Amino acid sequence: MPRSTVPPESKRTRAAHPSPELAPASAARERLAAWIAEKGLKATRQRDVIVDTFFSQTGHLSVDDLLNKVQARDANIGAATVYRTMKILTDAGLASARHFFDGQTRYEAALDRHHHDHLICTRCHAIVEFENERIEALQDAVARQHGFVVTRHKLELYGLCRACQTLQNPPR
Amino acid sequence: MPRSTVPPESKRTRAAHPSPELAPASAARERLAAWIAEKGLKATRQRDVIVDTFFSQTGHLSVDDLLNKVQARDANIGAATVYRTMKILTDAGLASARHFFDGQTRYEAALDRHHHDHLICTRCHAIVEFENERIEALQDAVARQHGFVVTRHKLELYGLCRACQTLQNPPR
DNA sequence: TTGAGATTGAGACTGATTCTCAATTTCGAT
DNA sequence: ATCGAAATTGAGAATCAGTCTCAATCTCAA
Repeated sequence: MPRSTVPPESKRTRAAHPSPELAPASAARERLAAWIAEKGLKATRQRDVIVDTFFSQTGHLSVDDLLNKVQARDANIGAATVYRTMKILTDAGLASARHFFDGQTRYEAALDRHHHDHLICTRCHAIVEFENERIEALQDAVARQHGFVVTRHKLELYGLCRACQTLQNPPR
Repeated sequence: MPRSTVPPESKRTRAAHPSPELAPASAARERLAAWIAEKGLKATRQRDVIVDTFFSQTGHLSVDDLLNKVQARDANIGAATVYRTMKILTDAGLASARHFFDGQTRYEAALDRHHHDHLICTRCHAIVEFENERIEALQDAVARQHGFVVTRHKLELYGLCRACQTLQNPPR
């Protein structure tokens, strides 16, 4: 069952030939340190654990998933701290929040990534990312026609991925 | 402050020259009656009030707004009934649920309406609808490239509407 | 008119997230 | 290294939209 555009092992592969997509977790940690200094925040052990855990994952991670992984490393870290830390990462531009099929916020690493949109399988919940500048251009044109200046957008395509098209179980 | 593509008075205007956009509320009531019969549901006074209230509005109505207007007509109708009724309208294809900037579900009348997407002003929350078949076609093409069969999509453009571009108050 | 079954309103409940607050930790100034 | 103001923490309470439960009520075909 496909779970993400980026297969797990690619994280290791990336070190070999520099990827334009995903900066290494260490870069994220540096950027966070700069942000923390700039904003008068403080570096804490908990934040380190959460940030390391987050950047060692790929794909779109729910807070709950992240919390589980974080607590596997340090059982004393609470949910509130994970929520708070992900908000800081988002403000710092290192993560971005997404809302797909369910009510949960999912985060993806955002450092040095292009804007992209998502294809979501309604059956297995695989999430595939894509970029299409012609769509973007048309969006801008439409907005201009209506006098809008667009600052962000959300484009999500829901359907069945290749694997799920042949299966008959009802989509969730 | 613009609130919707469809200005309030247009509802009356539509009767003169038949609009392809919005069927009259009476047609919706008939369709609902058919749906209720088909599904073995029952017609109730509460549902009539809610459906009449809903279809006498235009634009994108939150459950809370709708509840207020419903209770102005009958203070005894509870929130749960409004939630339940809007779900029925949605199942019957007479309303469709949308999720924009905040966590609230908003409903719009769906009877005989084309699919369309939305431009949303982040400052005044005006919602403008648009259709663009070239964007739709490109979406399908992208999905096909990734082996997906798309069943629905969500495209929302967020930014500042013409009126709000000249104002300096911070966007909400 | 009757009764099975649908519907209702109120309030309890849920799940995600935020808030509160006392205890703890950080870090620049000493 | 120590101090202390200010930030952070975890736990649990609070919030918020929405759903569920259940006893009382209503609908409608027979």
